[in-house]
Amino acid sequence: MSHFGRSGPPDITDTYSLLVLNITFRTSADDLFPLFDKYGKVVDIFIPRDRRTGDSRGFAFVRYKYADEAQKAVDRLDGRVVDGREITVQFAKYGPNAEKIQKGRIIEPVPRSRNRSRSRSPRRRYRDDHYRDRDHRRRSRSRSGERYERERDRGKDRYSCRRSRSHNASPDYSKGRGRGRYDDERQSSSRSFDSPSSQRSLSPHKVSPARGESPNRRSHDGRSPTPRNASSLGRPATHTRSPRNSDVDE
DNA sequence: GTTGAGCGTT
Repeated sequence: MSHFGRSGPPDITDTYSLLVLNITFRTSADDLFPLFDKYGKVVDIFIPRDRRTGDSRGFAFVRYKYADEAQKAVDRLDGRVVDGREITVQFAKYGPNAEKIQKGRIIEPVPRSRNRSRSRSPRRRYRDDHYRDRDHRRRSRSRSGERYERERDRGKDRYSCRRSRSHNASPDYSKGRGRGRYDDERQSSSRSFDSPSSQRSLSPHKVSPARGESPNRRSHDGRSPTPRNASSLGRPATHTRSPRNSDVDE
């Protein structure tokens, strides 16, 4: 992307990464290249950008081939005014995959049980907050596949149970869960095509009826708001299922 | 069109 012509991360094991902070949001790798290349052999320059908007995040990574050159660049370019703003050049502490880095060089691959060292970056920017608010919740819950699998298993159990009694609520629930999982860019991308489609198929002016109908039907089936209704619906009142019903109702 | 502590992509 923001490289010189490569697609992925080159051989960073033998390179020294420099972190350039406080740069303008308009500064690109091409602008930093001549500055850093003057003090040494720059292998690659990468500027993290927003995947949605594509704007720079305000910092860049410059990889040198030799440590002495990187050190010199830090000493010479640190505090240099670029594009009307004073930049901060320092050695990177973490690698692309949260590897431990010493003097900009990766000294350790990446611990498979300690990759949360980057928790120190809260990312409290107004943009992230804005997007987070729109997405309701972020998908940074990727702690382990274990929990995810268990949760999914639980949903399947409910799915089967619900399907036995009524099959009209199952697709609705499944769809809702699938969408709510990770709608980071998919929703944004799909919404463009989904919006007109929904308007033509369901409602010419609103999509509310589609969702308003779901809870209405579920309420009729006695899904969760009224557990007692479930017993009278298809399953006789059995105190043995009571505790389980409560759990399922959650 | 905005913002400003920080640690990164195929």
